[in-house]
Amino acid sequence: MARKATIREVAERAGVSVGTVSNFVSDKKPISPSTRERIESAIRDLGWIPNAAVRVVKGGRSPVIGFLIPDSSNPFFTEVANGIEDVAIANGGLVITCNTAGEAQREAHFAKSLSEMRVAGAVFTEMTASDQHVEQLVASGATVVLFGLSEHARVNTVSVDDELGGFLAGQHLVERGCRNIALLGGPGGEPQLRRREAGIARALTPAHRTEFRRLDAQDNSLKARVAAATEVLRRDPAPDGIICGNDQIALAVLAAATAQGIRVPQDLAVVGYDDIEAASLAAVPLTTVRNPSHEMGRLAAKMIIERTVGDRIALEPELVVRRSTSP
Amino acid sequence: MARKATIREVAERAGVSVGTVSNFVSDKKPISPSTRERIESAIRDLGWIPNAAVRVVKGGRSPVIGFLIPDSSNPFFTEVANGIEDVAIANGGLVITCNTAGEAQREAHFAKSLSEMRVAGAVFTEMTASDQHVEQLVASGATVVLFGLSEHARVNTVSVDDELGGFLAGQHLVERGCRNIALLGGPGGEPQLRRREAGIARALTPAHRTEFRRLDAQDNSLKARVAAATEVLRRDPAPDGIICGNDQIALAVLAAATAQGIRVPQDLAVVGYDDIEAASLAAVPLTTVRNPSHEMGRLAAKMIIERTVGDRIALEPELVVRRSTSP
DNA sequence: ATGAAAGCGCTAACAG
DNA sequence: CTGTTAGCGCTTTCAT
Repeated sequence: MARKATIREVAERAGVSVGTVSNFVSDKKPISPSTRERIESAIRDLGWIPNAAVRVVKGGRSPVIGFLIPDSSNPFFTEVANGIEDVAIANGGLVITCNTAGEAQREAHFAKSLSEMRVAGAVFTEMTASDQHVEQLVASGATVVLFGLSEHARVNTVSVDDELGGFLAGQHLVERGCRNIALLGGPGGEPQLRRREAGIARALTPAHRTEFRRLDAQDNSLKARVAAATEVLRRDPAPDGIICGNDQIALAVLAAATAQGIRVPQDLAVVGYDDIEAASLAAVPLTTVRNPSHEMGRLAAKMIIERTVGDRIALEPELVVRRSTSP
Repeated sequence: MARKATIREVAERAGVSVGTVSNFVSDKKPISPSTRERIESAIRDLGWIPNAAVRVVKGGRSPVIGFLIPDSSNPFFTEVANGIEDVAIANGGLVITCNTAGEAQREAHFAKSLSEMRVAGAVFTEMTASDQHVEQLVASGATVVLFGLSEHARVNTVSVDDELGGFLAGQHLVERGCRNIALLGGPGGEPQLRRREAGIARALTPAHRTEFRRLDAQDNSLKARVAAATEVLRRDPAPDGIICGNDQIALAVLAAATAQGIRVPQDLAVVGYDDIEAASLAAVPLTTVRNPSHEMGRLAAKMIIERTVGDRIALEPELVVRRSTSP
């Protein structure tokens, strides 16, 4: 493969002008059958692959959607990414999933690269959306969607009612008779955790004399989660119900409880969050608050394809009861 | 934000030529301090974001690595992607992870889009590497890496010895006294499964009079895996050892065994493959054959950054023994 | 150290 | 239906 073929070489070989070849590939103007054939074989002979960057230089957008997430090991984000990808592909596009891993430096790199690429759009999670970076993408001309809430007039949002999610989980545990409930969170996502905390608080009627406390894992590693779970289980008085920031944390609680000889659900009720596939496969299948992951991705991608501006979509979570809370 | 600023506007506002601004951003030629300051503030005032597509139109490559995988729900690929991303980011790049989901049409879309984008490189897995698409990326000028084996002179390969992996798993089960071993695979990845099968066969010395049979799940869903696991467990004679194509299949076997009242490891030994994080967290922690996921990703990305051609790297898997095979 | 100008590959507007 | 041509925004010589 010497040098790469260009549209001009294709045109010469087919004996037509570059404009005609361009019309052929874009399929916008009618082409006579004989011309069509000659162009087709010229392209085949030369192995011409159009250069998509030209469209972008000429003011178009790259058919790419950037998706910034805080933790690539969480399957919930993979499910959301699948939703984005399905819509992107249906519209000829691609998705760049960017794992910030909670590092500001990485987030900055992604924001810079995506904006310079002139991506069609970018999807941020609350944990990965610093004002500066969101603004940078907006300024580059990208359609921006935020999972969560925002005041920014040009940013679209897709949110799931976290207060309600917390309430559903809390109510469920109170009904099960739990009197000492803990919330086990993780790094980042503070606004989200606070909304859930408020929902839990609303469920804990004083009439039940229910205790409530919160603890956070240090980072998103399995080790940190197990450590935090172990700590919360050793509290005095011991919690009889734990609501987790996500299902992976809940899985770590299950492991820590087993290690300490605490039985789930007899001694301890555990509620996860998100409803990833592993939740139903766990040693003790997990009760969890389901977020509509795939749908969230689809909706965000749709907004980008349609170049929506400043729209707000609100969704509702759903409590899925499994064995981890049902004696 | 009216129209987006261009380098020309920046140059005018700074009172210099576009060439000087270009030299400033590329940092290749010396710029006098006063000029530098004026350019800096002009860029800030105008909010100029360079258009990365220009570099690509002028013959450069897009600083992007495409990664084609067959199943985004498998954390093994996420770990590999993390390895690719770490190296890509360190070199100013990004990764586009493309989930073919086993569909040829999606693979074709990704190959077309990535080649037209003029990505710096593409990483294929054996399951997602049709000759035609690999060739398309090579023809576009991308550096291609294949996880597996290839004859293609321009393609680099990173392989992990599957025959050895199969042998290690088989040997372990034979030593544990298993006499009726099953291999539970999945769709795609046939060459890989066959190499492992050969390794297992080598471990099954006739002296032990060991039976061996294979079955595949229909697709990558949890449901299909549990169905296949259930079927293999109902065979007569019942298997006393199962080696799985990946850890997620092994997790499904654990679930199916529990449902049928089969105890692991007392009645049945289970070996997974890859060593994803969930393997150690499982109800019964999984013995598994570890593949160096992160390292594989790193090496592939390194080849792309260095524009390596036709290199072959071979790695070795490692048996990790946990409770699913240790009574 | 800075400027001027020729393209990169293709699209789109206009002519014919 | 097809040809001609002026750019898109920036990089890159080649001068100065």
